[in-house]
Amino acid sequence: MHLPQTAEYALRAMACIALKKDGRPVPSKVLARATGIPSHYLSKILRKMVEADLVTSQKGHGGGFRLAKDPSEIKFRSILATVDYKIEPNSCVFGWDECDSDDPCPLHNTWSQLKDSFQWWAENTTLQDVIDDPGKAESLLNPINATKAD
Amino acid sequence: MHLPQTAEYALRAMACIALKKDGRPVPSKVLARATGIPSHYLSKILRKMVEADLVTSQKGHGGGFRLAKDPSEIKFRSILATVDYKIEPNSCVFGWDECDSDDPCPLHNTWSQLKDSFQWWAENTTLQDVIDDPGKAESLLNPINATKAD
DNA sequence: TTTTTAATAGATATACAAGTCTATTGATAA
DNA sequence: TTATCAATAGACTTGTATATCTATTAAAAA
Repeated sequence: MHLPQTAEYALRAMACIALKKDGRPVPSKVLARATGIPSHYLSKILRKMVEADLVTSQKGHGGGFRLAKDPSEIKFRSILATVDYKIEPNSCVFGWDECDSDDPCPLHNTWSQLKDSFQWWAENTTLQDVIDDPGKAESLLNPINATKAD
Repeated sequence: MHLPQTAEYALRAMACIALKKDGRPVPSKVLARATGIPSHYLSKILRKMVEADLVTSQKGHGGGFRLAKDPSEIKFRSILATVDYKIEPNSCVFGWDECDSDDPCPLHNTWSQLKDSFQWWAENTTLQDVIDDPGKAESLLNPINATKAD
């Protein structure tokens, strides 16, 4: 199971921003170091997040990115959709235009099992879940980087 | 939810071969038409399936491809792995080398939910499931193509 | 005002997946 | 034995995702 690189990056970046405890914005350079995402590439991803109203940005000294709304309102589905990882409920692995339980392709049932669980996950997982179970996140935006950002 | 094109093709092709009722092999051209896969590209995918011992091939007039073993023994995981869509159980969306419940990345738990369900699906779904629930498959290897192949 | 920090914009490059083309080999049927 | 069918092999092209680079704009601090 692996997402396209860009989609994976998007989740990493958003998770990191969500985990920033003080109210201060996270500069993209700090984020790049914490997530291992190439810095310029990350900037482009973040730009999309801004346009999708998932984060806000602030230019200049002390600037950076922060969440645009409550973490519980930012679904993984929205994050993925922003980097064009769309999950069309009616898409068919077989490439059929019309494929549903009335008119199923040979893979319809087997595929639906997976598709449905993905849909559920993307729809019901939010950045709040990341905050509730942050793992070893304390080391992410660590003192070294934090000092430079502060 | 979408697989890489090649992985999707692999599932389509294998499903079609599994659904061939008479014992005769399916020529790749017929398969290409039935699945919408570019014919030469399909050949490459099938070659990999042969090397992975999932299908056998027969050259010449009346030749083609057929399953190398019982459909119940061909897991989706094997099909996907053959076209390099690997599903490493220990892979981490965050890119960490070590990431498990003892030492989790910030996305470990949310991601594991999805990863586990994918793993289960790939491991427990076989071509037998496709045969048991073939959808509107009768139209796939239809008379027009079948005549040419026979 | 000047300097520094940091986002934004867009052109360019690289890598890899996807797709095409031509030729060859092997098997069957006539 | 000849003609035809079909897999195999591999070079080549195309397209797209990923990554890099340079320059510009905006804001804060000194």
